[in-house]
Amino acid sequence: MALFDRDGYDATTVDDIAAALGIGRRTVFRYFASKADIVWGEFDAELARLDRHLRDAPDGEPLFDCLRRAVVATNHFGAGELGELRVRIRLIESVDALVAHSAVRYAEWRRVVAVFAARRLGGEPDDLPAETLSRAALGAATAAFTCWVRRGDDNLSGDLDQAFELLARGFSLPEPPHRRSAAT
Amino acid sequence: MALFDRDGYDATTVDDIAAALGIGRRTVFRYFASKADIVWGEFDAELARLDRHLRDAPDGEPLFDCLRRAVVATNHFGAGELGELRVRIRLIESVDALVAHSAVRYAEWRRVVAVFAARRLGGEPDDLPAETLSRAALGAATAAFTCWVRRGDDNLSGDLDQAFELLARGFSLPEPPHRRSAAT
DNA sequence: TCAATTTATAACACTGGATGCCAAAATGGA
DNA sequence: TCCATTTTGGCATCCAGTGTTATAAATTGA
Repeated sequence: MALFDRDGYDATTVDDIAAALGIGRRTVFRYFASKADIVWGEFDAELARLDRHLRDAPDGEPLFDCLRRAVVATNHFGAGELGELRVRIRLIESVDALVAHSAVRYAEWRRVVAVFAARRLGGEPDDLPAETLSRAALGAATAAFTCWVRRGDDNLSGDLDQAFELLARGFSLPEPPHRRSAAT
Repeated sequence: MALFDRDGYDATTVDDIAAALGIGRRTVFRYFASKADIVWGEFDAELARLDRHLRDAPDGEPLFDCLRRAVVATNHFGAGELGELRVRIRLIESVDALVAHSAVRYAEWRRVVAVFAARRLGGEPDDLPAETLSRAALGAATAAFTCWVRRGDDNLSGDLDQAFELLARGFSLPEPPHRRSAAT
């Protein structure tokens, strides 16, 4: 990650990485399925946490509230880790090779959400409602991450809140009299 | 495309394609920026059409109605072309390399929608609302395509209708007696 | 009609990610 | 200490993608 940050993702070859680690190039590919996976790190664990949060969600809680809470919870890092996360997301969104790879990882994310959505909406995870919801939810989450990184503040949770709120409301405009003035 | 369909995308090398066309391998890359772009075909033209439809949308029409109409219109193919489209989409969704590449093309699609969304929602295309909407809309569109291909019928427009309707309603359940009063 | 210029083609070489194969090195008992 | 298992990494190979360059084709101008 230090090399990527310093020299850029494309300019850093796997040979460079292997050399910096003092290991063989072939060994790098034993620990990471691809160069892109180095940036994605422990995404599998994050997915598992998301899955657990969604399973544990109480049935009464509104659909998007569950999702928002689960996504916020699985992305709740300490102040020290936020900087690291920012670097990773900036890379993932700006480097073409990583943007491309992200589609494969996001498909796994969607699957987890689709299974949850099917339980709530009825039908199968492969049906249109669950499929649409999982993709829209991914859109909301990534939009929040994107805007958070772009602005550079530290209110990731707030952005996630807003994004899921927009989705839940069907993007209806400002919304008239309404007690919760937080999101607008 | 015939080679991809017959032998599979990965098993078909660019050399194979060049040989089948009776041209040089280097020449293939003059006409297509990448192997994946061969499958995507005239996506640029499709994007331009989407953009045109969204620009022409009347201001009074509800947000998601514009989007639904524009997406349906830009993907309205004749009966003969639908088979071809099905093959293309199935490839794009099943081959990892194409799934990955799709993220780059979809980013262009989102940009067009984000510009439109910013006009309607206020703010800039880079702001959270437009960003979220464009990503959610992409989710709805791709969900419809996915389910359409999966089921194998010929009601693509119907699926697109449903997906955008779900989005507009915030995925609220079946919906009680309700004429269509803008938003929930 | 014939040169002159431009553009299209394609051969060649090279980079860099990814994978299969296999031998050497490290590890861990017994 | 010896054997078995795992880890490591060197080597060769494949393939996508790119720069360079010579040649062929098309276009333009006189």
